Amino acid sequence: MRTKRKPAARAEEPSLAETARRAQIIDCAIDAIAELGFAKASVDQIAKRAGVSKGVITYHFPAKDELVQAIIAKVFAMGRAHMGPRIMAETTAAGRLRAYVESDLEFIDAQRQALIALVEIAMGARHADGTLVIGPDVLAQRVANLEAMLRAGQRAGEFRRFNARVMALTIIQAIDGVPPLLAREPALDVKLHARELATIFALATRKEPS
Amino acid sequence: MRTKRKPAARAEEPSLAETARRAQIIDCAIDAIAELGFAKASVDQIAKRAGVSKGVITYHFPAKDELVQAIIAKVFAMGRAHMGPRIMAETTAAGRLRAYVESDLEFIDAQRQALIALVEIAMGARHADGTLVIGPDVLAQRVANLEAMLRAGQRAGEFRRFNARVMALTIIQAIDGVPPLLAREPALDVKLHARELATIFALATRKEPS
Amino acid sequence: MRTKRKPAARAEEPSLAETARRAQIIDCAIDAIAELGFAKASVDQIAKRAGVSKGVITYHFPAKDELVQAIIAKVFAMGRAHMGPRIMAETTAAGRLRAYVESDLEFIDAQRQALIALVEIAMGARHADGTLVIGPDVLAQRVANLEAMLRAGQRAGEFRRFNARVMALTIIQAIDGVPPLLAREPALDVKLHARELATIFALATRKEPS
Amino acid sequence: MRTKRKPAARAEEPSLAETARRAQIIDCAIDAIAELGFAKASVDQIAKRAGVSKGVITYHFPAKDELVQAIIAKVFAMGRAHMGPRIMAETTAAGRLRAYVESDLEFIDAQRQALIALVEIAMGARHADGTLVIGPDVLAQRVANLEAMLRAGQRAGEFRRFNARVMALTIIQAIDGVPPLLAREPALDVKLHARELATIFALATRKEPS
DNA sequence: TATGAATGAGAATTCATTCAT
DNA sequence: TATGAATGAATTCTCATTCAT
Repeated sequence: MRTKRKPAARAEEPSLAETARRAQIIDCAIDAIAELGFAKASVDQIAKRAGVSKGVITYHFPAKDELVQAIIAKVFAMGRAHMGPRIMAETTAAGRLRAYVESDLEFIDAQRQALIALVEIAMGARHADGTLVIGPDVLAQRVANLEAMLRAGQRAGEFRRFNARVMALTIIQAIDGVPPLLAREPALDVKLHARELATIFALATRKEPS
Repeated sequence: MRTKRKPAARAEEPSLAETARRAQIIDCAIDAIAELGFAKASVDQIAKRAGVSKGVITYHFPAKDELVQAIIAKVFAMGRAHMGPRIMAETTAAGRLRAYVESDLEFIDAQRQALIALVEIAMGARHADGTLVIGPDVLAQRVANLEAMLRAGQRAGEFRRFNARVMALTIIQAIDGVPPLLAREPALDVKLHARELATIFALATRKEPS
Repeated sequence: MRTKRKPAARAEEPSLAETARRAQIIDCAIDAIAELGFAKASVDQIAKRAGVSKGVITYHFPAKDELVQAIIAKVFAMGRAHMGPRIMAETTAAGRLRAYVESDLEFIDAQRQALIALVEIAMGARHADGTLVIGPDVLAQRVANLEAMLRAGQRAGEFRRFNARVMALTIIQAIDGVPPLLAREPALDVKLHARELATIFALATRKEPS
Repeated sequence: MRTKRKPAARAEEPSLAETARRAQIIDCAIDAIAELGFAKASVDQIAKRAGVSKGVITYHFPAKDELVQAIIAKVFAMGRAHMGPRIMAETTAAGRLRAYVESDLEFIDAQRQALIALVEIAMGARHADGTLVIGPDVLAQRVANLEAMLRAGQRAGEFRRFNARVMALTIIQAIDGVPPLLAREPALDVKLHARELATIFALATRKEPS
């Protein structure tokens, strides 16, 4: 589904320069999408920001779709890299939930542009056939992961009984609402937001104090 | 030498047929935007769905912007009409918060297409000058309203101390996350979702039980 | 080539109301063309200025071309009515030439809008087949008339020997340049302009003083 | 993190091919406007004449306005290049006036299409905001230049007393009337016309012979 | 690899004209 | 006659993609 490279293609490993170029283009595309919105982030605009000709973009990413996929992959990878260790370091379910919320918001705060771009892509990008580029499966996977974490907390007796799916969805939606918020209000105190969010969901999940 | 006005013409009130046509176009536009996404919902597409020629759209809405504004106005008006009485009927802060969440989700459930379209517009639609059609002010206003409600509950001693702005934002983001969710998963049990959400925020706002 | 009236058409004489309506529409069209330029003077605009619906225009002038023709006819008729007696009243060739220039500019001054509109039409209006609505023949006829007057002056021994056609063209072009000038500079002193022009062409045509 | 510029790139000087293409498009646009009139000279038409696709035009001239401006700039530059030396070579005011008229008409004769197009643009082209592309200032500047020349002749005692502004306007209008005339009557003897015109204005400006 | 020119599809908008009421 | 809704062609502009150098 991806496409083939142009050159004679001895082996498939991309050269170092190739990799660097792609990374540069991805970063510029992120900036462009975050600042202009997905619809206005044309290949021209991205090329202009990268200081290269438009052809360079299409050389490295034969279709715009592929560039978009690369952005998605990069941001998700960064997110996992940031959040994973933070969550794994916790020993209680409540601790992991708090780590989940706080590390995700930290990541969003640190990578504002990238996350704003991601949300733009999630809402605006469609394949040629009209299907969403970031489809239901992506959200479903994230929800499933968090849901499993919540259920573990319930099984462990730390959390009260609640619909784990709805809770997971709610938490993720609350988090996903932050990047657009940040786009509109750059001065937002994300740390405070994270603390309050963590508290909200701590209260919402904990066993009733007797 | 110039002219005379039409006979009674008080204030250019639109004719019945005009109003009906506009309503029809608005509804078709909502469907088109909800199903195709804002970027793909061209005037052609909307016209096709309405079973009229493209010119009809531009006759009634000289610029696409105006059509979009009409959609926004209609959905917000419907929302207010649905939620207002439900909230006002409650006497406690906790009751009003629950009514807010539940009536909003009921409304979203009843008007899925419209709300999905609204979210598409919120994310994708820009004026000619690049500014968002649904700007920061719109969200800010909704947040301020809910924030005031929460603060009243705090002053009344019903709610614990929390950052009312963050709580309001979180509630609204959690709610606003539902339409896209619904778009991807039409079978979602919104009633259940609403109940769980209401409980989550009831727990998150209530005074600590001693 | 013109078209047929809609109604049963007993006799061809238009009703009084019909005539008045047409006159009103013509006047409004003149204003619209003069102020907006020919290209921007759509039937909608003209109707708006006339305070009637667009349909009225197309009812009275089935094709826009016909409305334009009516404007042309009206302005030329007014021009002839204004200039003719003034010129005829003169007994010398020099007097007639001066009367020609001065009465034409007076007419232009008095009917600024109409003449500006006429120039717009002359430059911008084309038939469906691309041919000019005010074709070469119109200018040719005006030139021929003035040329005859000049030749008469030469035959009478009042004027020097010169190429009558070029002189006529030059005079007419100098006059025709005034309406656009007036459009751009409404405060222009047309009386002064007329006097100076008359003098210029008096000097240019008179027999060499010995 | 952002970028680096291309190697030597001093000031984005356009490539040779770019310049050639632009020139070709400008020439085709001139032909199209001259033959079809400004209103009918769509980008499609221009592209068709250039034997390229419509996109080529918008690639080199992102907005039609820019193409029009390029045409204007080119024609005025050519005009100045042709007339300037001819006028400067003369030592008397009368000589300069004659050179002005004759060299301008020679230029018009040599560049018929371009001048016809220019007149079309002057009459029909408007910016998006409705203002004329060739505004009052352009004419005013040309008039002011010629007026200065005439006043110099008066101060030098070569010319009689006359309103220099009206004389300048008249001369320019007489000249500007030639391109449309030429469009309608290609066989016009411009040389003769120029000689006669020069004589007319020589007689009109000279001191009264005693 | 890189460049920038070229292409053609698709978008919004304007507008003359037609037509039912 | 008058109205205003409807139509569809035409126009400008944007943009992803292709291609020759």
